[in-house]
Amino acid sequence: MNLFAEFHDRIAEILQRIVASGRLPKDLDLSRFVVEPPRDPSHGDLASNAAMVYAKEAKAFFFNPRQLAVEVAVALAEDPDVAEAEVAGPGFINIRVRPHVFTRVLQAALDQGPRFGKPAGGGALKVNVEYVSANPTGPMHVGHGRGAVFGDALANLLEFAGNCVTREYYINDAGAQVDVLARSAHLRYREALGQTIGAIPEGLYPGDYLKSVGAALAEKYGDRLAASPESKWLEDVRATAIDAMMGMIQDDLAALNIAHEVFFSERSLTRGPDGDQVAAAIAELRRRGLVYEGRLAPPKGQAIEDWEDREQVLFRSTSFGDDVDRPLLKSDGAYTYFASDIAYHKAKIDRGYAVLIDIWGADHGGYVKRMHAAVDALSDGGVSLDVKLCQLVKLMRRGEPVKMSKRSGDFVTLREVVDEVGVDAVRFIMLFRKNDAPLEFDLAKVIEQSKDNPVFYVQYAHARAKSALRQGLAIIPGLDLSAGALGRADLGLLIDPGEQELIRLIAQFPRVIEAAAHAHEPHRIAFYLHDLASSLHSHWTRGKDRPQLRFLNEEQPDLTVARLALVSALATVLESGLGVLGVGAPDEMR
RNA sequence: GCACCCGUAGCUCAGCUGGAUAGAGCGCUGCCCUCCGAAGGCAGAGGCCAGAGGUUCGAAUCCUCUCGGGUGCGCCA
Repeated sequence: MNLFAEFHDRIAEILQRIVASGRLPKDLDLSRFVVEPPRDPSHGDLASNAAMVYAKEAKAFFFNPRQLAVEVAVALAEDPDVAEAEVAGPGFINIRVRPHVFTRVLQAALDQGPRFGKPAGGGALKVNVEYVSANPTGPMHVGHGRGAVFGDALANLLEFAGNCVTREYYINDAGAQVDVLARSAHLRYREALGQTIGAIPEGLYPGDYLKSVGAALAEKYGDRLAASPESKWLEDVRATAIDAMMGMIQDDLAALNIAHEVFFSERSLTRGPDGDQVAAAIAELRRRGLVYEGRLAPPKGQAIEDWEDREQVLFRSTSFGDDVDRPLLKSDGAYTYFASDIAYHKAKIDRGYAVLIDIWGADHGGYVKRMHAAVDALSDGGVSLDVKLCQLVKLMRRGEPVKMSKRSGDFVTLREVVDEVGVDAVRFIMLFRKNDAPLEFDLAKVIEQSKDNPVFYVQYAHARAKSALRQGLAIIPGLDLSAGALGRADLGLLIDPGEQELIRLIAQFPRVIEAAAHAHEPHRIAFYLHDLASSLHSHWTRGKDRPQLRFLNEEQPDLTVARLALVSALATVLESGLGVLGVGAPDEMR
């Protein structure tokens, strides 16, 4: 149950009655106001800006927003859940609820367990989240890892929020880069056959990871491909190399607990069973009058050596907010990458998704507008596209930057980082930051077991909660910790301010989920969990000085059971939240 | 030259689709355990929310401009 959503509905009803009485305009958009926890607890449990939001519409009937607020507050006061509703400042409606309301929240958390926080009704959308999509030409680096973790957590979040989510990876297996990969692999193949290859030529991939591909090729083909011209072996070598790279990438993703449901091959767009889908996509745009032959002005302020002013096939993306129209064919007649991407997004649209989410590196920011244009054009605006850009990751060790020279081929791979600090640390730290803010990742700090390390801090809160439950079982004979039993506890005994604060935070969980899912911002979950952990640690420590506040009290079994009900709900929320982030919730730290 | 992202405490960053007195961690100052709830907690100092206009009941948040940083800028992916 979402307390804030419930009160939003109730206030909307009250406003509706005022509309019915003719003192507010009929077409009032009742989604515009919010019900939120006030920053200052002295303002009550919930606060709404409803009266101020509709101030303009109410002008003809009410002297000022406060007057409208008073009318709403008076109506709210009739609600059996409301202890007090008052108007403050320019027209805030501050609500204090009766104690049984928070008891109900706690009971809901206990009853619903892992389902607590999920939005109640429908609204399920078919969503496609495309993330990672690293070129299959080598191991993933830390930057890829951020996109991978972000996309995966976002997919989890949207799924938790009740949507039908597909996790997808677009394999760039059709461009020039995979041909370079094939040539690099062929070199390693000759090396495996015992030939001297010398230094890896400029422009080929130098990494050692291709040696095993070379060996596999030697195993499979013997020396049959060694002397033949490239045209004879390219296709086979490329296919083998791509398979090997994708295998490696999937292993690395598995180490991060990431598994995509769909791997979509770019190559399949032109060579699949459905014929040339890129041509079909271009034809579709042409049918809508959005493709034409024309000339593009050269970009200003940047001299292009071999600029050739010529007619080309262009997509009229400027009709959808892009800066210039974009070419669909290269000078050699092949499709541009953008053309393929249009076809790919068309394929996603055709599969019936209502929402498409692409996770890209920040260096692809210049590409966003044209992709929006393409999706708008192909779906007549019916499908929404959200492109989330992930900023760079700065790898540090004890405050010193870790050198990541790509030239020598010895750059730090994602896998090395995961192996060094663990999945939980990598995932949490990467999510403990907005996706479009640069991230400093300190290898030393994230394995530190202290409050300075947010991963540990949150996991420790969960472990502490679990520990209290274990202790309860040890101390109190016959204690029943099932959700049913805890739900029957006398939760009205939880009157300490520290306990009240914890319950309030639990009540906010559904709201945080909803807002994070709506904004496509999983980091909000991470920050919420940090807040929740902080409150728990704080309350726990108060029990140090004041034993009567401890969760366990052998003298007062009823109180103990009530407090353990709270602890159990806390553990559930921590576990759910961490689960959305894909981070483990250990029962004990070691 | 243009587009996009960013600019909040000494540092790293939050700030909930415009809300009430701008928050957290680190660092700094001072406190709380001679194992039983310190892998933690409490308190203090620290701010022209880059700057200037505008929109309105109300702006760190929205709009415009300026400054500063990042990323890109036909046929690369």
